[in-house]
Amino acid sequence: MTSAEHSPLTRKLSAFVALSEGELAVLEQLHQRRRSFVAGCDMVHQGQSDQAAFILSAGWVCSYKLQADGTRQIVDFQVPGDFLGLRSVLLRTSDHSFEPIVDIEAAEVLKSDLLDAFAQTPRLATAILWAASRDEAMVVEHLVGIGRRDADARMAHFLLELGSRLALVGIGSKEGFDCPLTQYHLADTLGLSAVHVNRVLRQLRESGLVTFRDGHVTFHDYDGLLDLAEFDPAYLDQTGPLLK
Amino acid sequence: MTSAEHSPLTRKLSAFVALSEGELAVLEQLHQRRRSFVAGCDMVHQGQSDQAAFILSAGWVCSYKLQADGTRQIVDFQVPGDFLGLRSVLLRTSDHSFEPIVDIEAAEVLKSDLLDAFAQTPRLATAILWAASRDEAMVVEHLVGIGRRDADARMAHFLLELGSRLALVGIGSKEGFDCPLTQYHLADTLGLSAVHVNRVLRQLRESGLVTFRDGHVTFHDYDGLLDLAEFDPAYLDQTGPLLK
DNA sequence: ATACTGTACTGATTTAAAGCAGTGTCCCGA
DNA sequence: TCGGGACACTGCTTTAAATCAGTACAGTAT
Repeated sequence: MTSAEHSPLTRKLSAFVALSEGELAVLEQLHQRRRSFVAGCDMVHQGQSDQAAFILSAGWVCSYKLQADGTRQIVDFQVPGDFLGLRSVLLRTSDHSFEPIVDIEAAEVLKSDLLDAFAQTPRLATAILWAASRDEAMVVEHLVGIGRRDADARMAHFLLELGSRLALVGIGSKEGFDCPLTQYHLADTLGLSAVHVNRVLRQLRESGLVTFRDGHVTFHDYDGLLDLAEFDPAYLDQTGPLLK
Repeated sequence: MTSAEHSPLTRKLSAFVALSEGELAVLEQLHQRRRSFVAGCDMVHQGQSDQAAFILSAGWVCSYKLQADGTRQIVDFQVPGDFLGLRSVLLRTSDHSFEPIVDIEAAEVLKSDLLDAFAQTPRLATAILWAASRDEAMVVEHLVGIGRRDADARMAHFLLELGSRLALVGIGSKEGFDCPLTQYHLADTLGLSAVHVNRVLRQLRESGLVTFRDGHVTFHDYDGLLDLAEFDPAYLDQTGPLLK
């Protein structure tokens, strides 16, 4: 079985721990309950409780919070290989909503499946918790970005981060990646207005750094972009000490 | 033993689960290794690894990230009863720094102590993970605030949240609370300049909502503030479904 | 007594981003 | 083939917050 035949999650985890045959088998087991969801229709709604978790195998999802005044803040994106709603299964009611950005394929993971898998293979549990911890680090980084970076740097950082995440599951590279997001998604993510997003994108394009167009992101000057965003390419793919 | 004699952490957890004598004993065990730290001197530094966790018993700590350009973003505060560095003990190197705001008292918790305690009393483990999950929800809320609220609402929300957290451990109320933070701390937290923080505080004071002065926060019009901040007092103290 | 440092505070000016009011262009469905 | 509707894009105006350049006032060290 080559790496390309594995699920994106397997591929991602394998980048950090060498998983045994047994562990791989348990991981494949978790992908039993296949589900599809259509774009734009919330999978989980703010305040809902007792939700299952999902492993996303194809498509993109965003998790967001809605405010009383109607504005929304996108907190995070899930791309293939990411867990979705892991926290709400382990601990409490969901405190945000999940919306598929395109039609998606996911595997439903029940609480019991997950706990069984964890009990059988502690190393797998560690790897999954490691991935969850990485996701949290991204939320924190996102917070720092919104609080302390200007619009250009925020956009650059976001596109670079997305590129790194996608590269990890084999659907992106330093050249660019396919991206189904609209400029409105970017606005809700970065805390900008859609109009300003458009201007920022134009500016990045005109300075020859990156192009966001027709559902595709193209990096023209990767190093220049790293520089503008003060993006540390290491922060996403460092191996946790417990996995060594 | 009355509630007042317990540690702030015990007090906080007791607000959500009724803990048995045995569980309380295990919890007190965790407070063995007492440590003190002086204000202003980092306890844990960005990038450091294999850190112990701490339970804060007196004083305030902030966790922050430093940027290359010297600006910093405070991600979260820890007040008495809060865990500090829980993630870094369970999973990986610390991705941010911890600075005591005043001289503090804390109990050091080694990884092994924590795992033993978890193994002995699963309900306690759940309660602690519940608290951790609540902290994460606050980081997300913080993200939403910075992205989508204006300076006044951000400040109001922050002060209300802090008030709720402190009320939970008995050192704050709807009247107000003692607060050792400077206006620079507020600036670094809310993603504003110190100058603007000052103006926002003046504005809130002049509209008769809240006063921040001489190390004390006084709520003059709690409901008015709730309204301005669109603060939902429920979001911090809802009991997780697993604890029912 | 004097200077120094940290914190709080202020007015004037500039700048980044929002808001407003549109246009252009696909694509899809009647 | 003729609308709609989504999305991308633009110029102009306004506003929120940053920045600059200070003052005021404690507490403490010299």
